[in-house]
Amino acid sequence: MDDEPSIVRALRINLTARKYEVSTATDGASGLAAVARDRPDVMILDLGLPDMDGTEVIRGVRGWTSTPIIVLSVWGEESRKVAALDAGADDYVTKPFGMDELLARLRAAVRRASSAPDEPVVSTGHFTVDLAAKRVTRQDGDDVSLTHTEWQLLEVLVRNRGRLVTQRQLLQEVWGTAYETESNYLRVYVAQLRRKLEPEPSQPRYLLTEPGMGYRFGG
Amino acid sequence: MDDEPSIVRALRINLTARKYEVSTATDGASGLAAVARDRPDVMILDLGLPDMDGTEVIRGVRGWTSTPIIVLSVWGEESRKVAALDAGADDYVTKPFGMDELLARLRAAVRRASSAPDEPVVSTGHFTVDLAAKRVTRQDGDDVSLTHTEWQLLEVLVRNRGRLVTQRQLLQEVWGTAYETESNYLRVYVAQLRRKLEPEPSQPRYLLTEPGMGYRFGG
DNA sequence: GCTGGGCGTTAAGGTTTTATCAAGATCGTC
DNA sequence: GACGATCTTGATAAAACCTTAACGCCCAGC
Repeated sequence: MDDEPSIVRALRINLTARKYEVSTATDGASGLAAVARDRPDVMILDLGLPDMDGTEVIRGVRGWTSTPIIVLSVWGEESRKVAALDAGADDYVTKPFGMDELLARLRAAVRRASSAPDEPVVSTGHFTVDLAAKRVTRQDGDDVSLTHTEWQLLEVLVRNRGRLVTQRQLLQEVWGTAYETESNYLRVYVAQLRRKLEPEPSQPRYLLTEPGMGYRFGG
Repeated sequence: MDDEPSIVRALRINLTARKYEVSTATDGASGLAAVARDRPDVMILDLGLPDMDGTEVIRGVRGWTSTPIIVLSVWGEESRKVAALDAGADDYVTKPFGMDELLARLRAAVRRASSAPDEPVVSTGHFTVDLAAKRVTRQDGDDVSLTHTEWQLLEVLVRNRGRLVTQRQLLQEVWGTAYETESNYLRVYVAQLRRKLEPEPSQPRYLLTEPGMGYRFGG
């Protein structure tokens, strides 16, 4: 999906030559329709669309599928790239780009998506999180009871184990788009999770803060 | 592409002897046409063209491809070199130059362009940068914790690995357009990164200074 | 040998971000 | 409608960070 005909054409030619099936669109609305209709393995999205903001498109797609999304942006659009990644994009390529680079990222995206049988149980030295059963057990045997909100927050962090998750991303996933800036919620709930899970809540071992960026589940 | 016949001839002879396919031009317009026609792996561009400014040529090429561009300039044309790099050139060589140096930079440019940046993980001998997880691990196993600003700066440099990134570009990406001239910030933050990443911060191996130009992530 | 510019280094001030606590509002259930 | 649990909100203290300025170094040019 791209609003520049020349790029769309070049991509179509290159990808078709490599035996990809390609369908294209030149604005957000028809792009969303095409994704719903064709169920592609990957989506390539230019952030400069004529009719709507790129992040809106991403959210539209993420509402019902985890199809990998690769974003195209021009040099210097750092904040828009970050917004796109926050909204759920998987990777980005800066224009102008070499076809080789795009193809490499495309392959990587497909590979990641097809080999993602996420592990339903995650263990640390002090507790075990069972994502399927929605259950947390401390290593001494006690079950930890979490509220709905606490669980949702923990689940997002655990599913991204080792990865930094931005505040915006967490707020969006747990509280919804409207709460993107309410970082107070995060502090309160991260503190509650720490009190329930960490051996020493004041010196977190698993629920780590990355100041200015977000949180990370490590261990 | 060069307006001095003797240099063009010397380059052609040397490069052809080393099994490169060479096509030449002596002004900007025909140079652009040649790039479009021949799709070279690398472009060598002299900044002193008769018909148009070198940066115009760079922008013309960058509009549709990321083919590496190596700039030739005479000594003392600092500002023009910077402008060329800002416009999207990959590297520069100052005239008069040794053929060995040019060949080395040429090989480096080709290698960079063809090595697909498949994985969002970049490793050096001393540390590993995981761009997706926003995580830096030292080879001895310790995680390095970076602040938001430090991380952004490192990310830009790593994504342009081996390539010279101008001060202006860095400032623009990390601090925004309004800070284009605050090169003080760069010194402070590059120093901090070196202290955290380099085995010997006072003799950088990876975060390299290009005096008057910018910085380069090598290794 | 002096001077000036660019770079590296350091430390302190002020600001922003985070942790913690507690009280009020809301929700679901009985 | 009452109760308990949960969620929201606000206040305050603590920590981390960004910015700024000063100083020393090195190199090039005079």
